[in-house]
Amino acid sequence: MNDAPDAVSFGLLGGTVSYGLKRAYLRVIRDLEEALAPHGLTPPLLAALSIAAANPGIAPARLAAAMGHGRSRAAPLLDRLEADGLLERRDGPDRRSLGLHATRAGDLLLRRVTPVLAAHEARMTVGLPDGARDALAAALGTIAASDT
Amino acid sequence: MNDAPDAVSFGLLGGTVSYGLKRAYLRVIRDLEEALAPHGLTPPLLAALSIAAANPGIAPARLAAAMGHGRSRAAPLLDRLEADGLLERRDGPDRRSLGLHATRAGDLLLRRVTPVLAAHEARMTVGLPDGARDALAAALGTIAASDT
DNA sequence: TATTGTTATACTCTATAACTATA
DNA sequence: TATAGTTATAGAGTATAACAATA
Repeated sequence: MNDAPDAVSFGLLGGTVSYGLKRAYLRVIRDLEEALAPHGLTPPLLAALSIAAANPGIAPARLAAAMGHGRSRAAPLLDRLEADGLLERRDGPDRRSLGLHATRAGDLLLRRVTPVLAAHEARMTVGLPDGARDALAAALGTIAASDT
Repeated sequence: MNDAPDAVSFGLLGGTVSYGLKRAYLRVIRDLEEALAPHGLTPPLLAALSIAAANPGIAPARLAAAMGHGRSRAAPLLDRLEADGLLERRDGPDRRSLGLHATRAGDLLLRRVTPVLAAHEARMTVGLPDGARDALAAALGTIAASDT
């Protein structure tokens, strides 16, 4: 139990949820980027497509809010997904509102990506003791949801 | 138990550690940015200063690696910390190497920021059941540490 | 007047590659 | 040749503000 020649201390930040989150996030986002790249997706594009597919007719502003962003973040993501034929902006309830819908190609891509995502998830949680994965997901959900 | 007019589903991503991490990270980084701004710090600057202070004489490359980055990420952070008088680049063991040292002002700032960070940490974990905070920190550490 | 979607803009974070000095 | 630090450059993510159309 001493294979590092010289362990680095994180000082103030050691053992905090805050900095642990940052380092875990960095690791996860890189792995996911790599896993998705062959499918022409990035993590935010997948998130937008996944939410749109699960909530047919959702408005851009609501999709952005679900992702934790402001309205203006949606446009470039939707532009890209629409250009790739994965999603459509259709008319919404208002003449000023839009309703988003995954296309057939979008649904197929999501199905194709499902095992990729599952493998990624397994890779990220492989070191966790039994039951810790679910507890972790729950704790993360609590933190994210407390976003006033 | 039904106060949201229409809950948004995350589809594929719902319940995953991967996406939970992303949303929790967004919430935490925003809160921390806000909390640190009055002290002239950003989260990465605090991380670099905290690590440098806890590991006197550490080399820039090792500091960057501890933060999960490549060598080139260190320079701009160190430039800024040095310009603010919080950190010094001194000579290292080699003529090509440097040793980083927090200045007195850097140490004082860290001390001043300690309660700010503790309050931030408390804010982020207030919704978690007893014992979940430590389990969360441990799980995050496991994920981050498995970074090959 | 408020809301929806968009555009413009800027700033931070991050990565890759190339350069210099030293080993 | 390899390593340490830096610089240059580019790209992605995010935020704010302002705009046009509609309500």
